[in-house]
This record gives sequence, structure tokens and C-alpha cells, in this order.
Amino acid sequence: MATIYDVARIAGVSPKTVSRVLNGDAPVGKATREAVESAISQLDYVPSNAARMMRSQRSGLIGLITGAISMSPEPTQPAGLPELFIVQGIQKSLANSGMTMMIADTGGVVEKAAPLIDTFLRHRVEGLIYVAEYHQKVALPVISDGTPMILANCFDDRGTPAILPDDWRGQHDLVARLITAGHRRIGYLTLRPEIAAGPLRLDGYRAALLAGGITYDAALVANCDLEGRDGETQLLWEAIDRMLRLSSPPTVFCCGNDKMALRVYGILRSMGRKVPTEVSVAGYDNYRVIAETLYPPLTTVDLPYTAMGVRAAQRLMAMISGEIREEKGPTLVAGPVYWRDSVTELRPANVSLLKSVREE
Amino acid sequence: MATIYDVARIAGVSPKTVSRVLNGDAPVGKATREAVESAISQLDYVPSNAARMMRSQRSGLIGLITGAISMSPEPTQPAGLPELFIVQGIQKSLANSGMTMMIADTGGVVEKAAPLIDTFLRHRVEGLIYVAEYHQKVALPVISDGTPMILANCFDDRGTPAILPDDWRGQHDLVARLITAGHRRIGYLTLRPEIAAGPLRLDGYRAALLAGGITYDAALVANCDLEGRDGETQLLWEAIDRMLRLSSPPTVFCCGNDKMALRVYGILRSMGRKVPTEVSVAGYDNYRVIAETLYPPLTTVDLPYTAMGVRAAQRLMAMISGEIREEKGPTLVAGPVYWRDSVTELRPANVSLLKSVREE
DNA sequence: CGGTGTCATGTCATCGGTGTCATAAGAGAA
DNA sequence: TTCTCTTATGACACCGATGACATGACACCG
Repeated sequence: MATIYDVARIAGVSPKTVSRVLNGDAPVGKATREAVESAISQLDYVPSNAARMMRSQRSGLIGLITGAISMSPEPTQPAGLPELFIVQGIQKSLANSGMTMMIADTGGVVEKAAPLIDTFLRHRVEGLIYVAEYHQKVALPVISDGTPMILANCFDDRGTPAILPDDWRGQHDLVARLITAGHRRIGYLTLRPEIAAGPLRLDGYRAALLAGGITYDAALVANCDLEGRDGETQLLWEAIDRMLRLSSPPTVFCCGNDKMALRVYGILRSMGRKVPTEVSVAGYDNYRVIAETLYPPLTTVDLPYTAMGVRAAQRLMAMISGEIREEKGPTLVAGPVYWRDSVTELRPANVSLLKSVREE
Repeated sequence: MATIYDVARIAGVSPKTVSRVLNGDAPVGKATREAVESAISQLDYVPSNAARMMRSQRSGLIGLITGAISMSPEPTQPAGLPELFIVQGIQKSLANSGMTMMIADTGGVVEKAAPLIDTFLRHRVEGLIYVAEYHQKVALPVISDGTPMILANCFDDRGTPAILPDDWRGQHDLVARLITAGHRRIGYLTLRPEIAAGPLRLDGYRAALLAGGITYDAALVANCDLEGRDGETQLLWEAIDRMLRLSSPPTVFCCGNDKMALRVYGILRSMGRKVPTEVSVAGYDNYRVIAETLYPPLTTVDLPYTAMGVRAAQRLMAMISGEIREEKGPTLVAGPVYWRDSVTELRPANVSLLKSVREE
């Protein structure tokens, strides 16, 4: 592979002049520049980042660690996709700053994070991002040197800067929108409470009810999410069946996520209940494959993964450039409600009141 | 950041000895080794890959280019997931060989591939992999230096080594299995022919019919896949309606992919036809979010993305180590049929005859 | 016409490791 | 005892860029 010396020799100039042509850091005569450029293309010269990096002490690299490119031993989860969107956002932001991204994968095994971080440090990455597949708490090894790090879709108890979805607000906005549409009996089939998003969304649901002047009714809430997924459909069936037999049954079911909503569609159809004319359904995640493909299309809340990625990259770049003495703790990113046909408007909604709701 | 000289000074040895401890390329005395290791951990020393690379001329890097981490302007496609699995397979293989992966993204714009390849060459990657989001033909810029390159899920007309799904065999095996199950009128709702997989799968379908002694009937085949997706549901509805009115209607619908099958479920239910008791449905892709979550779970053909990734990495590593003067052209990877409850067994199947069929 | 500034270019050292070769110390053989 | 032969370690150059500094050629100024 050709070096800068080869180019210099062919062009009849000093290596430093070639360097100047490449980097444009000092004026170069027109004739000289052309000679150099001709030599470069003649030799197919590509400068070595390693050599440049040694001298300049800047790698232009960002390390990205994710847990879900390769997933846990049992890859039943549809995960991965969220992370992909986050990565997409990060990539988009980073591309503009001339940074190159290195991606490594823990294969879902947290212990693998340490050697991966080490690999990145060997490459002298200027920043690290850890992306989790769903909103959760993590415990990563401490980075001893000063390399900045940011967490996306997860947080720790050391106050490492983190970017998180605003689950509370999302569920709140959705339920507020349902209330605006005239729904007052709102069933909620929740995620299990161990998942970080579970309690947050439940709180958002309750807050929206409160703000809408509706009393919280525990009979309308059921956890239908199991660790192992086998019993889920049955659990859902029972919960829905029970709620629909109430003297004042729900007119809409909020589901913990879109995948659960997909199941609920099937169950309601099996029960002979038409969606949305007899009962409405809403999801969470805006998992497009499901939400847009279902018939009728699913009303849901967007998990703003791409935006989170963008924010993560921006915050990291700010830390790297040292502009800001970053305050610790999380940045919350809220996503809009996607209003589709799976929910009936019981009365005409005054949509203009709801700023964060997005109609399709 | 500490250097090898700092470590050497603290440990009271020469830098070269520290290097030997790190790389184990020559015997080092026990006491010396311990002094060095102590100094290393005392200083939190992490060796610089850049410096190492300069001397040894080996980067330990593999460049991966993908078109779908950030997708086309209109991100309605659920794409990305397939690529993720391919990347997972690549990562898995590569991790064992001590290679680190750099990932870059074209954002769906093919023209961006050239500068990304250039970035990788600057980093002196030892190999390149281009991953496409679906089976297609591509035209990438030629790599002028000798860096080996491999295509995954795509091919070009220069005979660049490629890893492709065996669409012909997959569809063939599925249809053969349907025939074994007693189906003789097999409807096929195809992908549009411009997609590489379309004609291959159609050929597989016809070959399986032929082998099963069933005459191909054009009335049972319809293209239901449009470039813009708007008319698709209607197209499907019409095709299904037409076929079901035939004097000898299909007992099973093969769908171009699982997403189409999801739509077909909805349509058949709307028509009041029960799946699978009245009519069976089969998909293609084994897109788990859909195939496993649908009720009843969907019989489909696995697109062996992970395996393709593994093969891609293996073939690349073989090219890098120069073991093999690689022959050009594609490697086909076949995936198994996943037999689930969306297809009725019209007569008891002798499954043992079908080696590549996987029961759940 | 000398002084001063700008432009264009070259010289040289250096970043942090490792390959090559040299060398000292002890072990075993003659 | 002396001569190999390992074993353990050091000295030194070098990989390919770039930063700091120097220099020569003009241009412009008073």
C-alpha cells in the first residue's frame, strides 16, 4: 500500500506538502497541488488513519455497545429493532461530525461489555454509547480513564448521562386523547412491573385519568405480561373476559405494547367483538410492522427511538468537545400519539387542544 | 493516557519487555512479568491499537456496510431486522477470530457507499462486507487495492463473492411439504417479479408441483405486491376472492412473505373463512414477530439470516487468510420450513421423508 | 532601498508500539 | 573447566503521518 512518501516522491515534493494538500491546513500552490493530486490518484493512495491518529491523538471514533444485535440464547423476542432505530439516529448525527462508529455486541451477556469497552479504549475511541434493547437499569464497568460515556434507553445508579423514553408522558398523552374522544371506562392491560416502563406508564395512565376527572378503577387494570410468554394469551383472554362482564365495561383497552395489542385483536375477534365498533384498542411502541399492518391500523404511542439516538449522539458530542460540564442524569424524550382507526371517537374530539397528538 | 514507556519505567524494565508480557511472544521471567502486570494495572494502561497497527501492518478490523440501519427517506418498511440478523451472524463468527467490526451505513443511498469504503480503507480494514436488506442486485464501486470483499444478501455482475438465501429451495420445500400434507390446489400470492426473490420462489413452487405430479394452474397464481403499498390489501382481497370462487378453489394460500400473510389472515377473517379449518395459509421469511404472534401461528419458511451472516464471515476470513484462492460467485444458504398451525394436514404426513422440514 | 509580512515549501522530531539483532546470565555437554 | 545453547532482557530503528519551526521568494510599505 502506497504511503505519503511514495506520493511525495512521484509528485516531486516533500511529504509534508502532500499532507497539506490532504488536510488543507496551509496554502499550497496550484501547480504543486495538481501534481500531488495526480500522484495520489495514480498510486491509489489512501492515507493511514493509524499513523495520523498517533500524531494527532484524535481517533475520530465513537464506540457503540449494544446488547441486542445478537440476542439472548432464546431469540423469541422481536427485540433488536428498537435498538436499530436508536443506532440509526446516532449514526445520522455522528455522520455530520465526521466521526466513524465502531459497533460491538454483548450478545445479551452483560459480562461481555468489559472486554468490548477495553477493545474500544485500545482504539482510543473519543466517546462510548451503550444502547439497551428496552428501557431498563444497567450496571456497566466503570471507565477508569476519562472517556465520556452515555447510556441510551437505559440508566444506572451512578448517574451516568442517559437518554430515556418518557413513558409517563406517552401513556398520559394517549389516555388524555382517549378521554377527549369520549372514552371514560379505559381498561389497561399492563406490562409486568419489573420492567422499567411498566410503573411509569401506569402512573401516566392514572395521572391522565385524574386530570380528566375520572376515578381510577382497579378492576380495569390487569397485568397480562409474563416473564415466560407461554401463558400470556390465556392471561389476556381471562382479563378481557372479566372486564367485559363488568356492569360498566371498558370501551377501550390500552395494551402494554403493540405486540400485546396484536394478541388482543385476535382474542376480541375470537370473542366475536368487532374492533373498533364494539370495543377500541390502543397499543404502545408504534411498532410499525404491527401497528400499520393490522386491520384496523392501531392507535399507539410512538417510542421515539430515532430521536433518542440523535439526542444521545448530540449529548455525547457535547461532552467530547468539552463545551459543557455536563450535568448528570437522564434526558427524557417524549414521542407523539399516533391516532389510527382502532379507537372510536365516541364524541367529536377537539384535536387542536392536544399539541403532541399526531393524526394520520 | 499512559504509554508502554510509563509502564516500563514503573516496572523497571524496557518497553520491549512490557510488549512481550502483553503479547506473550517470548518468554518473560516470573518476577519481571509480575512487576509489569502490577505497573499496568497501577497505571490503567491500555495499549494503543494505532501504534501497534503501524508496526505490525495488521488492523484486526473488518468493515461492514449496510444499507438499512438508517432506511430510505420513507421508513415505512419494517426492514432492517433481516440485516440485523445477518450482522448478528457475522459478529458471532468474527468475535472468535479476534476481529473488531466497524459498521457504517449508507442510509439507503448507494452513492454513499464509496466514501464509506474509503473511510474503511483509511482504517486499513482487512476485509469488507456489504449487507443488503433484501435479496437484490447491487453495483458497488470497485476496490482498487486488494482488500477482500464479500456481499451478503445481494450480488453483482462482477462475480464478487456473495452469500444468498436459497429462495428456490425454500419455496420448493414448503410446497413439497404442503403436498405431503395432502394439499393439491395451492394458491400462490406472489411478490412482484422485480424483486430477486420473486421469480426464484415462483420457480421453486412450480418445481415442487411438478415433482408432486400436480399441474401448474395459472389461475392459482397472482401478483399481489405493489411498489407503493397502498393498493395491496385490495389487490389481495380481489385475488383471494377470485380464487375462492373457482370451481376447484385452493385449500391453502402461499403468501409472498409473512407480512402479506398477516394481511391475508385479516382478509380471510373478514370474509368469514376460518384459518386453518376452512383454508390454510403459509408465509415466507419466518418473521417471528408475525409468524409466532399470529393466531394460529404461521407456517412459513425461515430466511436463514444468521446462518448467512456466519457463512459470510467465514468466507471472508478464508479470503483474508489467503488459504483459498476463492472461486467467485454466490453461496446459497437454505432455511428450513417452520410447520405451524396455520396449515391443515389433509392427510397424515410422513414427516420423516422430509429432511429439511422443522416441526415446532 | 531596507524592513516587514505573507506565501509556499522543506527539515526534523515525534506519536507508541514492535521487529531485529545483540548481549548477559546461567544450564548442560564435552 | 571451557564451550555451546537456551533463556531473559535490552538497544535501536522503523511503521506513516503531522506539529513545530525554519527558510526562501516576493510584495508592499514608507
